[in-house]
This record gives sequence, C-alpha cells and structure tokens, in this order.
Amino acid sequence: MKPSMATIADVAREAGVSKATVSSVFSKKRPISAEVTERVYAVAKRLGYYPNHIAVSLSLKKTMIIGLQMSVTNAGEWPAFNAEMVSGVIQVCAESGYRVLLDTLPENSDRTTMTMDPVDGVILLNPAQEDKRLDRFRQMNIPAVVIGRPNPSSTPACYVDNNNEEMMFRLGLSLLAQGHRQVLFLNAAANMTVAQDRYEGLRAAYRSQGLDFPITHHFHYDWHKHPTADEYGYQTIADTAGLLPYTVVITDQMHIAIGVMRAARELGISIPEQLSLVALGDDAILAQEVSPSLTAVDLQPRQLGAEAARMLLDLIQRAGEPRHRLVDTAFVVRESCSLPNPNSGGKKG
Amino acid sequence: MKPSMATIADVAREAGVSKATVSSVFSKKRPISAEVTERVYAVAKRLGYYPNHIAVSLSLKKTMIIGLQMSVTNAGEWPAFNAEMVSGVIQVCAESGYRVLLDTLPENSDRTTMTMDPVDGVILLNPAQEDKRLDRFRQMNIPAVVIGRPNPSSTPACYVDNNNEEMMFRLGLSLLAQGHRQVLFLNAAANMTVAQDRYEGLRAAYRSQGLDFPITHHFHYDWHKHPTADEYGYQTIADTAGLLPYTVVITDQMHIAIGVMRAARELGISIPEQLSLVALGDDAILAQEVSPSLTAVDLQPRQLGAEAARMLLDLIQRAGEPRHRLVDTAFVVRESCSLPNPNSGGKKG
DNA sequence: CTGAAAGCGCTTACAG
DNA sequence: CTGAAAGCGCTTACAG
Repeated sequence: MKPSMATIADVAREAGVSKATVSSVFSKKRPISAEVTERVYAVAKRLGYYPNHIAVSLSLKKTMIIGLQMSVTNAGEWPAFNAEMVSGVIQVCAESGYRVLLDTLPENSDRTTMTMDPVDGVILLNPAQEDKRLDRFRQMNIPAVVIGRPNPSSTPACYVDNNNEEMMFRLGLSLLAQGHRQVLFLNAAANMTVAQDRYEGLRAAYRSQGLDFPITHHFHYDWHKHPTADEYGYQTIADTAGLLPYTVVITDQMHIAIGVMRAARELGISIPEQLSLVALGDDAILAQEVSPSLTAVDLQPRQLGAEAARMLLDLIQRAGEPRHRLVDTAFVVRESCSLPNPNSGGKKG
Repeated sequence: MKPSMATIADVAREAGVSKATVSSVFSKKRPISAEVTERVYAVAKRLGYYPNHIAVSLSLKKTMIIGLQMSVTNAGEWPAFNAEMVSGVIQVCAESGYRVLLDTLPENSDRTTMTMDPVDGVILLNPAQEDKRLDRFRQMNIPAVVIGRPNPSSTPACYVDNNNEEMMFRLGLSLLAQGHRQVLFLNAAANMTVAQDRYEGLRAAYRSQGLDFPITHHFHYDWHKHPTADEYGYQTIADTAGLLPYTVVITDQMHIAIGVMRAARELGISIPEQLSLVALGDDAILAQEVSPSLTAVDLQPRQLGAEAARMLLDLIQRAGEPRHRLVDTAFVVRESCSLPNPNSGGKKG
C-alpha cells in the first residue's frame, strides 16, 4: 500500500508492453505469446509486483469477499457455538475462493459513517432487531442471508435456521412420553426469535396431548438480572426449587445447564434421579466430562454457517426470490435425561 | 455492487453541484455551506447513495481493514483458544474503526493467484513454517505482526507471544519445590516454536536445581498418531503408566489433560493423590466442571490478540523497527495439582 | 465556499 | 497476439 509498491504501469514500461498485456498475462483472459508472458513474469518478479486487489475489485465490481455481521455481544464472548458457525462459513467460502470480512460495528444510525462495504454479499448473525441492517443491504443491492429466523415484521429475507419449533415439539413429546408433566424451560432472551419458536414448539407438544404449558414454568434469560448464563441457571433453580413443581429442566445453552447442576448439587437434588436435565446446544467435550454427563440437542452450528454461506454464494451468482432452509438438530442422549427415540418420528404437521 | 447503485456523480448531478462538493459533504474534509450540505444529503438519501468503500480505499490508499491469516487447520477446529484470540483482535480493531478480514487460503506458491490484499496490515497466526508469507508481506510493504514467536531463521519480525520459557521455568521450579522429580511433559507438535520454548524453560528449571530433564519424559503431539488431543493424552498415559516413572504430567492443552484424566480413571490412578496434572491453556468452565478440577495456566489468548492488534495499528500509523511483546501467563491452581506461589517470584535471568 | 481535472491501479471493449 | 483509451467511483491539489 506504500508508494513504493510496483504497479501494472511499472511492469508494462519495464517489459516494453502495454498495461493491457500485463493484465492479460496475469488474468489469462486473453492469449499472450509465450515470449511476452515470460518477459512480463520476469519483470513482475524483479519488481515485486502483485496485482492490487482493490483496483481489481473496483474495475470488476466484485471483491470475492463476503461480510459476516455479528453483534458486538458476539464479539465479546464468542461462545463455542459462534466459533463453530463462523468456521462453517469460512470453510464454504474458502472452497469457492471467497474471504470473510468480520464486522462488529454497532448498529450506527449516523449516515455519514456508513459506506457501501467492499463485499459481494453478507451474512447476518443474531436477527433480533436487525431489520435496519437488512433494509440497508437491500437498498445497497447486496445479497444477504441471515442465520436464525428474521423478524416476520421485517421485509422477507433469505435465512437458514434450526428447525427450532419442530425440535422442541419432538423434545416435548419425548419428555411427556417419559411421564414428565412439569417441565421447567429456561429459555433464551425474550427478544430472540429463536426463543419464541422454541416456546411455540414446546406448547404445541403439550397441546397435542391435551395439556397446557404453564406460563409459570417459562423463563427468559435477562442479561441485566444474570451476568452469566451459568448464573441464570443457578439462580433460577435456587429461586424455584421446592416452590415450583418440575421433574425436568430444559436450558437454552449448556452453560445454563452447568449452573443448574451446580444448584442441584448444593440443594441435594440428584440428577437424573430427582431431576432430569437437557440442554439446547451441545459442547460434546464439556457435556461428557461433567457428571452426570449432559443430555443435549446438537444445533449443528457448523452446518448452519455452511448452509448460510452456500445460500449466499448461490444468491450472488444467480439472484432469486427469498428462500430459506432449516438445519436439522440431533438429540444426544447422555446420563442427565433419558429420551425415547428422540431423533425419529414425531414429525409435526 | 449492482449497476443500479447510485454513485457520487449521480448525487452531484441531481443536487446540481460538483463531485468534489458531494465528497466534501460526506468526508467533512472541507467546509460546505449548510444549504448545499442539506441539499446533498437529501438527494443522497433519495437516491440511496452510499460512498463506495472500494473506490475510497483506492483513492486514499488505505482500507481500514486488517488481515488475519490463520492456517487452514485453525479454520477447521477453531478451539476456544483461537476464538478468544480472534475476539481480542476484533475488539481492539473495532475500537479504532478497523475491520478484520479472515484469511485461510492455504499457502499457495502459485504467483498468479496472489494479489496485494485489500488490507492495511496483517496479523499471522501459527508461525510454524510461515516464513514465506512473512517475506511476501514485507515485499508488499504491508505491516505485519505474528502471534507466537516466529522462526529465528526468518527475517526479523514484530510479534507478540506468551512468555513461554519463563512460564515453564516457573512451573518447573514450583513442581520441583513440591517434591516432584519425574515430570511427564506432553508437549505440542514438534515444529511449533512454542513447543521449543516451553521445553527450554522446563529444562532450565531442572538445570537450575542441578538436575537433567530426561528426554524419555518429553512427548510431542503428532497429528498422524493421534487424531485428537484427547486421544494423545489418553494413549500416552495408557502406553507409559507403570513403565515410566512420573508423579506429575504437564499437558499442552486442556483437552489433552482430559484424555489423561480418562486414562487415569481407567487405570485406577487417582488424581492428584497418585498423579498431579496441570494443563497449559485454561478453559475455566471446563476446568471447573471436571473432577478433580484442573490446575491450569491461563495463556490469556484474548490479551495476545489484543496486543497484536495494538502493535499492528501502531505499526500502521508510525512504522518503525521490529518490536515484540510478551504477554504474561497466570497460574490457576485447582484440585489436580497444587503449586506454591506459582504466580510470584522465580523470575529467570 | 465550490469546481474542473487529474489521479488511485486495474480491466475491457474497440481497433488493429 | 497486442495497444490506446475510456472507465470503475472516489479524492485532492489547484484555481478561483
């Protein structure tokens, strides 16, 4: 980027050819004689010339870069889930020669600061209240896909998500089949669409058995009340044990479940004998090492990222109408909660 | 990026001013009358105009993007350590208005495929055999800092690293002070500089007590022999228990330690009574949940990333001679191994 | 306070 | 097979 960098003009001059020829030698977009090719390569090497990616992008109107928009919160803690997801995105992009630009800039309404990003497309994480960004990308004519279900209020968009509702429906059904009647659900934050979908699925399972899911057994993660997920799990159990009847608790994350286990230990509640426990989101190493080992639902974060990337790349090549895709989840039964045939049947609707 | 995007020329025409004026309105680099400013903003909004980041970059010769080069392996598994490190990089960059471009392209010697990246500087991970990339960036005149100690054979470079040698020296001293004489060291892969530094530190600790560290007790991770870190730990213990005398094992990663614990469990070796265990690299949640809880060394990956970013940003603004910086580690004593005052004193040299 | 024009480093019809 | 010139969308002296 320094003035000292050799440009295509330098190479052209030194090699005694035109810029167009040098360009062609590197891009191979039109045939150049072996002799000239040879000479150009030699000069380029001597001068340490590398085509300037920015100039190429400006000319070609494509950058081979896709943007990954994550909320600042994500940047702050980067749980394993996000890392896996990002990894899936990177992998698929790399296979097609695309790079990934991480973007954590906070939602900024100051028009003067926002430029048209140097990206061919964009993936949005955490579609909580991101409608604005979505609209902006649409306005910029930049293909976008969100991971997670976007708010229905926002304009239609491409997205990939877990089959959250079905997953919870099946989980609920399995639990009811096991004889459980009182489920405590420590859900994600209330403003997340994923929280709504899962709650709906659980209620549907209850309804299908002619039961009502009691609102008293439904909690939302509140960042203000509990600094960490672990605390959320711990406190909620500490606050409700003995007061609220439940025989199984479902937690939105494994770390919440860790908190639940800690509380249970302190209260002398044995898992799974007196209380069953299942986590939505699976960290296999952690789940296997805690005792009892943790039954969990694998959300396949890597798949989510990979599918999103695939969809975006497809969108970039041949745009089309909004589409979406659901990534299956898998129940991983361990000691903390037994489940009958959780991965088969039970399809809803 | 589509032809439909409004450009600065469109705005200028519609607003009846020059492109220079529109440019100035957005960049605020020279004063423009309130009236004109108003009009330009209005037109820009109506047309959905956003300055094109690529064009700006080409003109300004800076992109406000820094590249993060990671080996493909990293992209594949993204352990918590890397996620934390990347997170540190992102955070510092974001504070200064920089974005991060992830690059996982495999080391490719095909000259035709490599362009001068659209970045103002670059951070390299895993400095195992990356000399080539370093040289390339130097040739391109792109500031670079590596995380980890670069090979001494390569040209001098800026880097940030843990104080690995000192850390191992202190750890070794603490262990010897505890009465341990036989330490089993499950080190990282042999080609990593970090592995060499740690081994040196441990040997120095032994030497300082007039002892020799026996080569029989030093193992290197070999990806071909053990598919996972866990397996590496498990197998090595399974293979050596009873044959090799040792009272404490140091593992390069927590996951290796998990494997060691599993082997110990199966072999009826109780930790820490019969065998002490300490891991280099701390995943607090995991370390606390296993039993016994795991004594570990916090490598402060987030700090590593943050320091690297700070150094790079500094380098971008005012270049200078190669510099480096060591990030302190912290001993976190839990149940698997007791250590006397590991975080104080014992400075080497 | 504002504009015309050259320049950033490439690519691509168009012409030969 | 190769070149001259215009263009990608901005910024910035220079001139007023």
